[in-house]
Amino acid sequence: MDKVGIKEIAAKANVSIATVSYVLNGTRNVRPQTKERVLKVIEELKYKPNNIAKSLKSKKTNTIGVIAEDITVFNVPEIIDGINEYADRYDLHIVLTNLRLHKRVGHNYSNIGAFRKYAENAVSDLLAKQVDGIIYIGIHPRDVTGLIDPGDTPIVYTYCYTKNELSIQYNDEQASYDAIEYLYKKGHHRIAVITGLMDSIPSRLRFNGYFKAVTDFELPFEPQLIKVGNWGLESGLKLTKELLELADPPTALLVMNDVMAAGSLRAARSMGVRVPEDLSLVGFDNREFSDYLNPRITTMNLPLHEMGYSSMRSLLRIIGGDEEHAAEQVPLCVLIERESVAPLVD
Amino acid sequence: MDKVGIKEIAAKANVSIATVSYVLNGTRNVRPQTKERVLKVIEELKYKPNNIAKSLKSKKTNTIGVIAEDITVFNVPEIIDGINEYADRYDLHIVLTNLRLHKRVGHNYSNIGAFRKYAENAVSDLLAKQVDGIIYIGIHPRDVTGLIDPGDTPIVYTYCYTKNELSIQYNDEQASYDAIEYLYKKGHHRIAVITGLMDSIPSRLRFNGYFKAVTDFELPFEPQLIKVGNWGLESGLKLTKELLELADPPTALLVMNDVMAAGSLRAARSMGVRVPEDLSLVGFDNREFSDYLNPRITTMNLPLHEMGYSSMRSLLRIIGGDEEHAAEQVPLCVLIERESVAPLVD
DNA sequence: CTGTTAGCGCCTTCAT
DNA sequence: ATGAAGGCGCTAACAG
Repeated sequence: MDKVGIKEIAAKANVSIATVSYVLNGTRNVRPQTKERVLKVIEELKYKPNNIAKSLKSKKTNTIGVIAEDITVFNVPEIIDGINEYADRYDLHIVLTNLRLHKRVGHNYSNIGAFRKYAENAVSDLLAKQVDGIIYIGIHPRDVTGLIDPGDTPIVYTYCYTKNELSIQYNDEQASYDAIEYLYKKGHHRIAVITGLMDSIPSRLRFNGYFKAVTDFELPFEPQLIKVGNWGLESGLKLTKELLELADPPTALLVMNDVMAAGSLRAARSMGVRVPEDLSLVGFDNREFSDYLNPRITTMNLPLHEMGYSSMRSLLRIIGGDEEHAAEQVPLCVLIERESVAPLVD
Repeated sequence: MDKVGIKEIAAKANVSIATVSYVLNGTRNVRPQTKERVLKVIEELKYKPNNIAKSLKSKKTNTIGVIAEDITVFNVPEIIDGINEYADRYDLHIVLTNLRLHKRVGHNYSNIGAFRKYAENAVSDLLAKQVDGIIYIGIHPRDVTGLIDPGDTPIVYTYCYTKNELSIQYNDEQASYDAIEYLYKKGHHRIAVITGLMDSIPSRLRFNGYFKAVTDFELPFEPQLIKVGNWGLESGLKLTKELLELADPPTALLVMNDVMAAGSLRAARSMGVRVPEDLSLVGFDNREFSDYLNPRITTMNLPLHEMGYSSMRSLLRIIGGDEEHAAEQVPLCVLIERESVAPLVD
């Protein structure tokens, strides 16, 4: 089966290749008769267009390059899904590059130098493929300024920060503020918090929100109720135990990710502390499994899908020359109420 | 900044465009002197190659189209990661299409007609982009024969079955056989099983494995120890309760996915049955959260990464004309031992 | 309404 | 060791 191009169909339909092109793209009026004839031949010869050739001419590929730091990290697939929804709607295609950071550099991804080569290669490949724009998806909200140079190609970052280009992020500070407010309205005053590593932006932002809420609601500020974790389950377990062993333990606990929250649950159980009866617990991330734990935990949802979708919208605006309106309002987190919080009665 | 192509660099370096092409591709000997001169100009002008043009000529894009039924379903990202590892190694690119099945047709994905249009569009787009081959990643191991027609383009399916083309799958039957054998060797004889929906291929295969093991190890076959679930947590919970309410409850339980196993844990706890002391539990899938549950559950790992990697290897073999060796040995599942199984002592 | 034609950026055969 | 030149499949002026 030889390749059939518009030339072949032109010959068989007794028209010029131009006409074929025009009926294919509806880019000029063609006599219905001719048009039909051409269409019939296209059908018969099972013509398949070649977008490569088309792109070469038109200088537009209608494809967006997506660089994901690691597609196996929980936040990434949903962000890509949001990108896809936009892409589907506007008939764009996605070229995906997976940096595979986790498997390649482990948890050392804060050290930008360690994977700059990978990132630079990804960008070169994408540029060579003439993508119309690039979206960079981080696996941890940190500053990634200077990692790559996309040249003239528009780029939008998400789930990470950058000083020079647009980055789409959710509002961490607001989110933890909301969580504390929620707990406060349930009657809790002595609210403990387990943060992530404090060299991370979201940890600081979330702590800011916590502190702001504590101030606004005039809650007691007790440093021993503040624990710094490392995002891992074991640290959630250990720190929750410490909290529970306090002479005057907190009645509620905000844990800055669901994995540590799973550790909190384990700690509580091992000490005979019931959740939520004796301790209210709020997690962060709304990981799928937070609904599988026992009790099902109340947690802060991340607007991942929306971040992907917004990134695309912003990128397309930039590509369209509308830089002004590219910056979207930041996607918001909303609390998912489940079973791990009870009102404080006493 | 105008586009600089090999023409521009040829001019500035006082050579022909042919020479530039040759130094770029190392496809012919060039005098070191000339070569260096050209390279210098390339550097100066920040030349960026255009793979679109290259592909048009060479008829090879070095890119593989990946169609994922839904990237947000747990098995997909890891499979893609495997694909990426291979792609990185052999300098291939990936264009990703996400059918978004879950969000678009819900759990109705067994009804192939419901999303044929999406799938066909995906294939057309990929073919238009001149991909060298296609990998189709299912979200549930079922037969998708006839869903799409990739024409002459090589295709490999994974995490689903097809009658006409190659599909890479793990060995379900072996996996559940192994799980039962493991339990048997721990001293268990009365082993219950909660299957998934029985209209699904893996459920049947896994049941076969169970039954084969029961036969091989001469275990009692008691129909009341067999429960048919629907993959959801609630069904695991309900059926485990039924099992535990039996006059003579099983001492061990194989649950065919981790989500239902989370339900089993909940059921056990609500009835005061301890896992693993009173009931040993083995899950399936090795979902990340299976390590977060309490107790951490022993579960059967799926070789997802390997499936992705193998799919690529097979596809590339087919592309290379080596159809014979395309079919890989099937990837194996291995049991991850954690805390939910105890030896039976009595 | 339709045809002719000049490229898009690069590879590659054929000369030199 | 290097150049000249003809496409790859398609689009879009420019002419009828």
